[in-house]
Amino acid sequence: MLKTKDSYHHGDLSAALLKAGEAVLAETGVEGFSLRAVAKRVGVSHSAPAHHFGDARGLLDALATEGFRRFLAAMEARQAVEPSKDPRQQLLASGLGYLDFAVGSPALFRLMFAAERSHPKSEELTAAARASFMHLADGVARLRGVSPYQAPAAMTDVMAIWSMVHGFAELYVSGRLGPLDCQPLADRDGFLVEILDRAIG
Amino acid sequence: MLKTKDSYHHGDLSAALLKAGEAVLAETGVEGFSLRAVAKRVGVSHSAPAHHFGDARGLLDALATEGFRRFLAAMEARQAVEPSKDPRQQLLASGLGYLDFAVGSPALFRLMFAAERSHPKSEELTAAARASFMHLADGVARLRGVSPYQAPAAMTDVMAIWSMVHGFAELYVSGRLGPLDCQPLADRDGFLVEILDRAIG
DNA sequence: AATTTCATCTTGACAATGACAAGATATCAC
DNA sequence: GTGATATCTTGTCATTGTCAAGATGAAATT
Repeated sequence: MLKTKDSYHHGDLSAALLKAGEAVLAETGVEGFSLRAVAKRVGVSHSAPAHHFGDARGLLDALATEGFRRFLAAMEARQAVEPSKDPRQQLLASGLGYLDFAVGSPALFRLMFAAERSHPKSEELTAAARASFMHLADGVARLRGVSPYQAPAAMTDVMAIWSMVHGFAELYVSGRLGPLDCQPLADRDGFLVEILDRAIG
Repeated sequence: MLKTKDSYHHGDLSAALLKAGEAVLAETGVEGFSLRAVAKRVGVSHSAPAHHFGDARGLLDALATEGFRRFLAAMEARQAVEPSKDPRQQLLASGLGYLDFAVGSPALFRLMFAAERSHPKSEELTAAARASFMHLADGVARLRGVSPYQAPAAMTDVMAIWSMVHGFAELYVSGRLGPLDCQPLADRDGFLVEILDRAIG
């Protein structure tokens, strides 16, 4: 197995397409994304991707799905290196991981949150996205001592925190905060902690 | 002038294309947006739009530009009907206008903030976007009594508020808050005021 | 071991799209 | 009234997504 070249059967085309797809996405953005460009990059015929991902939406959904998994991993990674195990510090750390991912994979980040929750969405995508959000809800649950699903006040916390970190990530990634060349942003992480503190209340 | 039909020269094609373009955008989203579909809707040839907006990016930029103007108008409209002239209430009102626009024109809202601030951006687009942000900065200036451009603490306020309202609008519009079917969201405006209050600090 | 079966990948085709060039038509300047 | 210009159309080409049919190689069956 795992023939990577010169073989009629690629051996691991699915993974290769995902990797190439992410590269194309990062380089051209979702608007310049092309199935044929991905296929060409892997060195495979133009319609090979269809057998693995169906149509273009299928490959993008798969990318978004993997994105959500790495998204969750990024939050957990930040929490792992956070020395304090205090729920509040851990929650802030996961926010920093949120931002890490957005900054590290801006195009993928946009794709994930633009992936229309429309009709025939992938089941895996839904699950992966849900898992990411659950992680945030869990963090608030540990902080407040109640499940957000049973305490509206805690759910308000969840949404406030989520809105804050997501909004900042979106604006930061889209470069709209740049022209302000503002002083508080010199320390990006410190600034996020500052405003997340407000959101937590 | 203003011949709307049966004339070789449309008379007001530019405006008609913008109107149709917004309709197509709202119906199909930016990924399904097509210059030819816009032209067909107006009843002109497939390459008529090029003479007014250059390429597809030009029409989308024009739509985003007009979007930012209406965006600003939506914020001002909410402030106008806000009985209190207290700076804090006015700032909250502009946040509600922000959300009004996002909910009323979700596809346009996404387009505006996805419009890559990349290389050859339209001058008008930059100006319109900038005017929207300035309005927010002005609101904070009135509240704090200092220009955010001179007081880092006030700039932090601007970014915190902006991140909060933008994040909430994005998540709300993309429908990701829906599955939570959470209680606090029953009163959408009230909820936004609640979390914006936290952002202001 | 030979044959069948099946997943995998390729080739070829078609319609839709963005972009461009060249031409047609109406409005405007003089 | 005549030419100049802005506006719009037609025709064309390369690219793209999608589908259908065929080619290839691996695995399963006998």
